Amino acid sequence: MNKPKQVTIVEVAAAAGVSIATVSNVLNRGGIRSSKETIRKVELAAEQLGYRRNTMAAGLSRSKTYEIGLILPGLTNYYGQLAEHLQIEAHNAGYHLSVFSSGGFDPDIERRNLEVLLQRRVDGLICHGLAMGFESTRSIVNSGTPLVLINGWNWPEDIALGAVNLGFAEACKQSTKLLVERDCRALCYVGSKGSKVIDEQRRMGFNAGIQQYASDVIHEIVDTTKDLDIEAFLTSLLQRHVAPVGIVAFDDHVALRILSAANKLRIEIPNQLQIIGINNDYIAKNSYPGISSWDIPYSYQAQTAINKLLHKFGNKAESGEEREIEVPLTFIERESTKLLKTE
Amino acid sequence: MNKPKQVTIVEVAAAAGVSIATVSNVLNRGGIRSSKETIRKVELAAEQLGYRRNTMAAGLSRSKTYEIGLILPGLTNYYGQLAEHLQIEAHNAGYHLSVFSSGGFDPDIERRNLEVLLQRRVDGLICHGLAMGFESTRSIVNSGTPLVLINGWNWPEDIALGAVNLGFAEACKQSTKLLVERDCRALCYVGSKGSKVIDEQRRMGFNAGIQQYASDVIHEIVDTTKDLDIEAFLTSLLQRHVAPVGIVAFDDHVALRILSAANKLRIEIPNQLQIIGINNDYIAKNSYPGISSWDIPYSYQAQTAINKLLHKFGNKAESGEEREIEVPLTFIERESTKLLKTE
DNA sequence: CTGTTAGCGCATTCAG
DNA sequence: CTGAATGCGCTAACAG
Repeated sequence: MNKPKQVTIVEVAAAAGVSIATVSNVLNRGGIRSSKETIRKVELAAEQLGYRRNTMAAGLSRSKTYEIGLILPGLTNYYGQLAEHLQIEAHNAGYHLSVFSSGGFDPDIERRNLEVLLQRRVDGLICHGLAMGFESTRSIVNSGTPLVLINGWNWPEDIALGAVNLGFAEACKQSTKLLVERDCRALCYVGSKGSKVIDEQRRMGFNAGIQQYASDVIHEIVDTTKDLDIEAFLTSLLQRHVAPVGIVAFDDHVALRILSAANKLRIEIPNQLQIIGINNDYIAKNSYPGISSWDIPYSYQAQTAINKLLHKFGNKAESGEEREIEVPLTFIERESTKLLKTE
Repeated sequence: MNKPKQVTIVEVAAAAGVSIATVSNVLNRGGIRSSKETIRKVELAAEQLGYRRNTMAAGLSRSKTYEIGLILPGLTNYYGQLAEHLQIEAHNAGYHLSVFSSGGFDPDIERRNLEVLLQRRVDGLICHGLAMGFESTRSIVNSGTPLVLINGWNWPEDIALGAVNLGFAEACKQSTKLLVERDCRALCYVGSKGSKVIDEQRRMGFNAGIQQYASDVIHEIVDTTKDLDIEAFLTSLLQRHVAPVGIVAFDDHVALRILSAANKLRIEIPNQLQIIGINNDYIAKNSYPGISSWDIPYSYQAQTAINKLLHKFGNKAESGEEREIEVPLTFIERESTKLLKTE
């Protein structure tokens, strides 16, 4: 009763009164054309018998799977969205995408996922920098499987050339500029070191912004990873500096926590405190007040990644294409920052 | 340079000076034991040559893939979390999970995903009720592939027996009870019809709760799908009823929107308005005030689903096990409802 | 156009 | 305990 011995092309061939080669031909529209009559017969037989092509056999035979593997650090929020868009783009390109999560940064799970995908002989791999250790990546590259890194900043060239990265640094840099323009007298970056490179990028951008646009403004950096007491922090922040104080939050989640604490403390937003988040989550739009945030061009990033992979499939010469690509974010202003009158 | 002709057991066999059968034996610890010496030789050779078993060939040969396919309506929030937990449980059971999203309720994408998975000859399928049409489901069942439905309430028995469902109805029912106990004089369910069956379950539970615990309390039902003006709604709600009014929100996202509107309108929570969400998201915990919500036992639900699938693999007789299983949620109380003094 | 044939890489009898 | 042989389902030349 289990697995009713799936029907194969042999049976379809028999039913249609043709050879298996013919069945194979008509069923995947290969270069070879068949007579209308034959096509009809085969398709009919296949339909009636409920034929379903066995991917393993096909893949084995032509050593090409039309499968792309995706390894992400998780599947929530940004990652989940990205996965959805990548799936769509992969599909448009005639491939399908198998999504795997490394459940945080667990190196064991990471290796296992990778092994599974490689043993499957996927045509290509898309991995999020955060989900991969250097060793794993080297092993992919050595295996000869084309790889596109997402958000893998500054990876050693010998193990991975180029990546599709979000412009977090630039966004944070611009955030400082925006906050200063909105009269902030002190600036603070509230990060999340647990997110490693991601946090690093934001921090870098923040510092760069300070240097370029606010060298005379007081600034500081704190981290939420070790259960920062946000209320105490905000209180102190406002005591120590002249309002309004501007905060660049690690993401909209962190921004929400800050916002909530501020609401609780009756801190006025944006008069006393201004906040900019990143991701432009559901949260940013639906909190009160709304949180100004940087929107991520999921679709564009996904497209870019898939295209880059496709490009590698064609194994063209290693042109300049192999460099890192930066995908810019878009600022969406809401009530958590003081809207400029001009414009 | 692409695909450096992956090494096969033939080469490993040659390098180790044994036959391919022996290599196969030692490499997957089959029932047959080999001499220590042979094992050593083979493992060494495999290691040095960088051998990686070809899943397709293995699967083809034994018609068993150790792969489970997962089809979800999306990958954000609840779905993403669920996927992660399912992946872990699948792994613990010796399988791996390939995750696919149907991108909402698009029947085309749904069929395609299904087809891909079936053609892959996955050993089993886990599908979210929302992601599947009846026809697709029937086609799975007919294919003989074991299927476990998640959150598939009241499916026709002939196409899918049993499912692992979250107890949304009961949670909503209890919500009404809780709100009444906390002195609410009027109750309202703010739903989201766009989520179809999910919303239906909640609505049912709400109505059941009203009937059983609050038959004398004024109540109403509204829907956010068609861009409900939440501020206007809240204003009207509080004008029409005696405070405090209790709201059962579709989920924490909807709850956040209501909360934000309330904050904006300076409505006092929980004195004038009480809110209960569902999902116990990040939002619920980090908003101000915190939102009372129902926590989802992801891990338990995932375990249950995988176990049920495993059970089907053993194709035991269709025991009573085939009935629907309900997974209960847990209430987490926060400031959006009035904490009872007792307890 | 259509049929024949030879693998793809591996697991699995069944003899030695 | 090990090896030679057979087949999984399909594709890809190559003949007819």
